[in-house]
Amino acid sequence: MKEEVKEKEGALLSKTDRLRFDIVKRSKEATLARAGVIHTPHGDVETPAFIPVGTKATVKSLYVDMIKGIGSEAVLANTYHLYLQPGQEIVKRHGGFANMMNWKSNNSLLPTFTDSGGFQVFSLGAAFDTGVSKIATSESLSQKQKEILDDTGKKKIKSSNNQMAKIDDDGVTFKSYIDGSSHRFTPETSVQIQHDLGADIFFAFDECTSPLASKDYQISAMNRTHHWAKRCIDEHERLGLSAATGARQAIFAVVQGGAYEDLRKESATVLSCMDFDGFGIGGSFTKEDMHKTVRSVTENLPEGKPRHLLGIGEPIDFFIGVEYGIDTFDCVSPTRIARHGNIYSKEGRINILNSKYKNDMSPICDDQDCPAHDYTKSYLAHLYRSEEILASSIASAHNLHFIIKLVKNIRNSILEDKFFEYKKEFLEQYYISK
RNA sequence: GCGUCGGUGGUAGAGUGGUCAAUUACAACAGACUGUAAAUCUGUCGCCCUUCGGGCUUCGUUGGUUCAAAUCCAACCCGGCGCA
Repeated sequence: MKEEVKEKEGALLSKTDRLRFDIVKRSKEATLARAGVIHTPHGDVETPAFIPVGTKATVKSLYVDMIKGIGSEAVLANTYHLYLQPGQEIVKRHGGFANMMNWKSNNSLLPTFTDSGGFQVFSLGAAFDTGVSKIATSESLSQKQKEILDDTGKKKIKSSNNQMAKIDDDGVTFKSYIDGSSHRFTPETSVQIQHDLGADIFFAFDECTSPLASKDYQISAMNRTHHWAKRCIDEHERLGLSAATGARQAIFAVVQGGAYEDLRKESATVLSCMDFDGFGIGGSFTKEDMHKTVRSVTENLPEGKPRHLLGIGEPIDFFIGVEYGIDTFDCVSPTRIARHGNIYSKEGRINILNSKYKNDMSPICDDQDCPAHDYTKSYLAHLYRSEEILASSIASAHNLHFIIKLVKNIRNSILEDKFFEYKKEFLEQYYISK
């Protein structure tokens, strides 16, 4: 079955071929939406696709057999975390992190991504101790903005004393979240590490900014990200093939610019002129800003290269993203909320720890293909209450399966020209029926 | 039977005259979580009133001392231990 698909869509890439992206179908309904295939040295990713996050070369709490059950081809790991532990040398000796974590199907390695550590510039830096995250509500943001005004009503440059990342034009100095020791990333070191990690696709080192930052700051951070992008490309070229896998890796830029459409457009345009294989869209913004931000980026990116929306999302986000031309997504949400007792359902997200599920004998998931199909909600509630590890495993597998399948369904809806029909059907049930 | 120690909110367990509706932990009940410092964090947790706040009833039972008692005294009930 898989072989047929590959034959239909073109021969496998050789290890040293450049990443190829084929658009299989453009939506007749949403002008920017498309279905495609990313061909990597380790297999294909049919897009739109959701890429599970395995930050430390493990998809948290999933046990080995479940990896097959969730229906994903690719996985995304993190440079900063694997650099700190176990260190890129050890990953390299495993032949890359895919091999290390045994991310395989039918004994052959599957496609992999690595993030550059750029998000940690934000999460350990500007966002540290502020309560600001990847997605903020506009109310919480205006509240935060008030908090950082000084007595004269002027905006203070927010900088927490115990921030764990400090930025300068050349790079970022991090404190290890493990032992507090100091480490430095530059665009060059990020690329070097990512070559040792050996992902098929990796991201340029960028600065993810806080939505609380002023426009002036967003401009300077964006320009810094652009300079770093060029340095990443140069270092990638200098290094050649991956030291871990011997394969040619693809490098994706990361578009920044905060919530400003003009900056986003500029960032997309500038980065499009560099020789990247694809593009990520980064940043932290409100849900309302996401539509226009994504759109102002994708409209200014080359059509024939894949676009990845970093760190997104929730069910509604996939419809927005795909409608505006996103091909791949990654997000920690399915696994994180799973560990915290929440599971996705067609009728919305549910908290399995709510007392009503103690006696709920219905299956966690009515989809026969889902690894959670054969367990009752009552059982899962019991596993959580008794703090059994299996609780997280079942819930994570379910959430990933749910999200991966949702994005696959969106792909199919494009192929069948039923994107808006599916969007309406899904979202009405998900948000209204609750 | 005698002696001794003890009985506190769902549980364990602080508190030994006023700042106590009672520390804390657990349980319980909710909420949050979006390129993972996250198997984490937050809130509620005697009853009633719409909130600030106010009212009411609680620390084995009953009675007492005191302006004031979970806290002191007495009797009783119950439990652990020791001796008969």
